[in-house]
Amino acid sequence: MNSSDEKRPSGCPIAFGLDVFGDRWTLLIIREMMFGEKKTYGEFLAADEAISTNILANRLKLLESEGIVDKRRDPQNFRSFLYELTPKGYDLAPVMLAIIDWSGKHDKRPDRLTAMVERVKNDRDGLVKQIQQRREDAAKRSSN
Amino acid sequence: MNSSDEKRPSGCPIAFGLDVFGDRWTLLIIREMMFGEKKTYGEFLAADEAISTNILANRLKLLESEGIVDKRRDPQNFRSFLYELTPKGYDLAPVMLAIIDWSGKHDKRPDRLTAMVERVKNDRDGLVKQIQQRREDAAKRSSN
DNA sequence: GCAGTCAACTTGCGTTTTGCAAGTTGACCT
DNA sequence: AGGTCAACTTGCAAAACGCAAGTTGACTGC
Repeated sequence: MNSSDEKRPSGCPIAFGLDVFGDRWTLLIIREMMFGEKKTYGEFLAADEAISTNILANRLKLLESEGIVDKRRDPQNFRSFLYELTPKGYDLAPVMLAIIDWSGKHDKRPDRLTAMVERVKNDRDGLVKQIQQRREDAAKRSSN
Repeated sequence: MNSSDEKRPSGCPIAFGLDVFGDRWTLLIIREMMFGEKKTYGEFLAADEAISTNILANRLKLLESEGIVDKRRDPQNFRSFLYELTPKGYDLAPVMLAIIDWSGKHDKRPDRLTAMVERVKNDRDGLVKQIQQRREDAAKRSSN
């Protein structure tokens, strides 16, 4: 799938976004890359929520075809691949932060002050700057 | 489903949010209420993207059980119901705006400057204030 | 240079979710 | 009382998902 194979040709920007990342897993994979600094297929598989391997492969392929994720060989370990966000992928940071804010406010289960919520509360600017920096690094990478 | 029937007990705020609205339709229904001022089942059905009736009924039920949507009889037309966002629902506005921003930036198809993208670009503050006002109205409604 | 391991997938298959169409229920209207 | 309208509900075929097992290509050690 890419943007020209539209599932919903409505022209609405919400629908456009949902066509790309409106499912249960895509944003969790992006989370691993954006906040968790995870980069390999195996690391994504090992993440907390236990995505199944065929779904992971499918989503990574879609994200790559959308230009949200970049895949390359790991120079240090040539049998492994590195998946990294492109600038377009890092541009999803505000969406991620908004979701974290909403969940931090409305998750009423006990003991749910997670590290991520805390970090956004205590040092949002630092986090945003860090992501901004990585976005620039990604931009340089792709211009080489 | 509600928050205590967790699909993914990871404690991650992204996963928490996705458990609530991480599918193809939920945020589109919320969009109708937040920006389109649509309130009835029939109006949601008639929206651009043509959600099917069983999915719509299911999602409205879930949103109600999550406390994101409030359902009541239409005082003017007693055979109809009004679905309206609760304050918790209006708190999703930053998520919606972030998605609109991202799509406005990255939807490369021609002729895709939609009304919503334009409005957010040209009068974001006015839009935010309007939603804030409606959120307060909703808060008053529920305290009665 | 062959045997084993590791990382990244792919395939098969049963279960769940979705999507379309048609049917039901409860107001309201005449 | 007969018809319409709004809001669902039900049935069933198609698609997506989730688990487990198998395959492929790169490195590693003997």
